[in-house]
Amino acid sequence: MTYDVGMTTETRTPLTRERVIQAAFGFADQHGVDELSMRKLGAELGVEAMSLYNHVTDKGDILDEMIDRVFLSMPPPDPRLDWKDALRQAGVGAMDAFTAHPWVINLLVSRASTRAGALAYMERILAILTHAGFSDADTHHAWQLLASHTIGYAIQQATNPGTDDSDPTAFETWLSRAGDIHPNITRLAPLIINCQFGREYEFGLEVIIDGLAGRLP
Amino acid sequence: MTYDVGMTTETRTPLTRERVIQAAFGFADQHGVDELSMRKLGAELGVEAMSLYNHVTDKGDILDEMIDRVFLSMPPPDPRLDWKDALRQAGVGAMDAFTAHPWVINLLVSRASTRAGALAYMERILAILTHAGFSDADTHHAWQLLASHTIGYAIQQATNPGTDDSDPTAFETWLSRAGDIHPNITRLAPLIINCQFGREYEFGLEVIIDGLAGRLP
DNA sequence: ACCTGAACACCGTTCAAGT
DNA sequence: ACCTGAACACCGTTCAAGT
Repeated sequence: MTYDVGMTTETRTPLTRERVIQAAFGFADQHGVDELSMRKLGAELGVEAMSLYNHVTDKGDILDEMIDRVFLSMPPPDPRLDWKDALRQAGVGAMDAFTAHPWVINLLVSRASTRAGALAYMERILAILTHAGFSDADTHHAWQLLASHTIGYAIQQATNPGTDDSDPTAFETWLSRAGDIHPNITRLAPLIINCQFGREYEFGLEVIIDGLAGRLP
Repeated sequence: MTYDVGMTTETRTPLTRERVIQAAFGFADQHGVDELSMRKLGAELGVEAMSLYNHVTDKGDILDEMIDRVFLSMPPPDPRLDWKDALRQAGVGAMDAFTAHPWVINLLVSRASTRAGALAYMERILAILTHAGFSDADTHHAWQLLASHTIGYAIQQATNPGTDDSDPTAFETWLSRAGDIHPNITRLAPLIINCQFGREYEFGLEVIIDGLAGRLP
């Protein structure tokens, strides 16, 4: 413990766009996006809500920037990999980012992202497919299929009745409702609840990659 | 035109749960869920917002009921079909319902549905797969895969830059941002914009069904 | 240039009061 | 039993005022 470490001028660290976005990102990681408000975000930064508007045009601006940073956090696949492994790496990287920041799913549904990160991710996948030899039409089909699969799993994971730790009885009430009339749900309930979405995602990815390979000239 | 047709007592039709839910459903179809508020819904029904609470426990109660009615609107597949055609029919039926009521996607992301309709849909798919001869584990894998695919496409469709008719310049601004750095996006832009999601969904469904067929004992 | 207080037009929900 | 008005604790955002 030295004298100056804790006593720097951090109480008047100037407010910047960067600090606003990072605070919002951290807040969402901790409490979810639904809880994020301009007033709370201001409080987090020791400032009134209205000050934020000096560094950010909108709440929407903040949200769009948050989405983009999740995409930017996805590592680009190793260029030496063949197309199948490149798709696996890119896909798993995307799922990992969605799992680490589940609130981004909420945002993606209501606001299409056209910022740098989302576009770079899309370009990356299109390049892999085109380079593998797919036609333009099949490259587009494959992109849509891979994107749907990835975002679909992220949603399934986020809404699984076993995932909600805030309500540990959620599963029981779910099963009691379901089981009375639905024998297949009852029988498969253990699998549904203990679903390892990471593995499920990879299972589906293999099915898709196999199906795509069959369309290669 | 008869005397009484327009002059019935509809101005004091009693408020019921059914009328509240139906008004909410219609409002969302017209303006989207984000616009739906208890106050506006009350106004729609010629009543104060607080009256709604006599027939409905919550806004969440209304939203959950709305989700469920979308699931209930999906026709059960013809039991005489083989498992592949049954999955096709169930899948397309789900996509059609999501396309007709795009707001339901927003709701599904934030609230898992455990009401009758959603459970019945799930049971239906599990029954098809089990009856086809899949193991319990593969039945579960296949359900997750099909559900992810369907909901993923619904989101892709809802957020496609060409889909937003409220802003016809959305596509141009999207392309101008994207095209500067991303050659593959630029080249494929026409395909992306004019994407026929119905056909894309079916393309992916075939890939998945083929992949699943290979795992049948 | 940046921050603030007060204000505007909204939310969902509670509760005592009316009929 | 059902509906209402006023109120509470919130929103995002604008704008004139402060420094």
